[in-house]
Amino acid sequence: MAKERYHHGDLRRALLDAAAEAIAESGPAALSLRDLARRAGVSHAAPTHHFGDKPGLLTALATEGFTQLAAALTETRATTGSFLELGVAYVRYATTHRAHFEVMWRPDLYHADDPALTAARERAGEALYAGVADLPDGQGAAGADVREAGLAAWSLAHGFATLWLSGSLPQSSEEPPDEAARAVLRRLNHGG
Amino acid sequence: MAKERYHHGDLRRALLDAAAEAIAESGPAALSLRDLARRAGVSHAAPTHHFGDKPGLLTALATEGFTQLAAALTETRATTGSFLELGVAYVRYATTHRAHFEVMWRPDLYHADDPALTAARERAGEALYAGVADLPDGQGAAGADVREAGLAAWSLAHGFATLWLSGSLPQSSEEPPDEAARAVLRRLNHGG
DNA sequence: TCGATATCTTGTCAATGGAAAGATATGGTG
DNA sequence: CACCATATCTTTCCATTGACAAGATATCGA
Repeated sequence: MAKERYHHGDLRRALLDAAAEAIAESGPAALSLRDLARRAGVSHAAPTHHFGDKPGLLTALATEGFTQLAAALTETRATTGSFLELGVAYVRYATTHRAHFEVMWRPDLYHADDPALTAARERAGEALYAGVADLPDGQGAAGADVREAGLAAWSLAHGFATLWLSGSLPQSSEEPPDEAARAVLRRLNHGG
Repeated sequence: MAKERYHHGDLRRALLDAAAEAIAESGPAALSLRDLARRAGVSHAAPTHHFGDKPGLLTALATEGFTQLAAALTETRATTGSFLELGVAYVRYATTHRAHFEVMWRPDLYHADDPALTAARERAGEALYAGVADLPDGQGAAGADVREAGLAAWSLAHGFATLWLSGSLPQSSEEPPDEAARAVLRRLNHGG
């Protein structure tokens, strides 16, 4: 745990944290393994042992992100039971964990076929569609329609989140993003 | 125009085309200026003269993208007059020009303060919101509500497009993306 | 014709990702 | 406790890249 030791203690965690910080600052494109190693106070080759290569590190980060997102959605569904709040929670996760979120949807940056990653991604997808299926009939959520309703809600929340993260929304600085997202999400049919 | 000449003829265009091709293949992160130079048959330093640096090239590509998107939206609004089709056109542009579209929303990759770029981006934004303002009153498009309605439509189209591009939609291969987008966009209030 | 300029090349450098080989610490087994 | 297999980390090295500087060649205007 202490510094200046040959063994770092938890270098893997330190590198993931440093990566999230660096990506939040300058985006995934500017990420440098050697810079992460410097931040953690280890040699430039140390990250290789834990993640294999750069895509390997981003695979771990994306996996962590999908896991966290699944947990946030499941938690929201359990506490609020609201379809609308599920979308709000999606946007809230994206904006409060922007590094994880940005990497998650860039499969060209990581090993998209990694088993742990695909499993986490599926759990997140299930958490999302479980909330859609909660909708009572008559709100368009019956049978095969669930897929389309879920896709619409997912697209809306995802689009708002990515536009906000890219700085494309003029009102970005004025209002908390999840508040603004709530107003937008309300415009979806069978929301509530 | 012919090959093997000292002057390429239109190297700037050739580099932009090669960049779009390379990005469509492997994503913006894997883009290499030297690879573009090789594809165009020029020396590794030739691109510098036309674009200054790597962000400069991506600035030009993003500017081209915003200009093309503005044209596509304006054209759609003029011919169809449909709010729904405006969203469909947005998705169609994104999926048929994925390299341009992907770069456009990654301001960390280019010079976001470039005058030509900001002008093109504003034109695209105006084309988008002009279509929203076409909506007759009683469909929620009156006054200040236009902003929110436009934001919802934009988010929905943008989210669908980015999810499709990232390969996150299982039905990606089955159906043309703009067709699938139409069904999703219909779920927005005051659409049509 | 001739100089100014645009375009492109060659040469060079620091930084990066990755591989190879070695050093050091940790943990299990007797 | 002794000992070794293994995990963790370091050092060294190489090819590639983006960027810069200086020079070569082509185009254009006076």
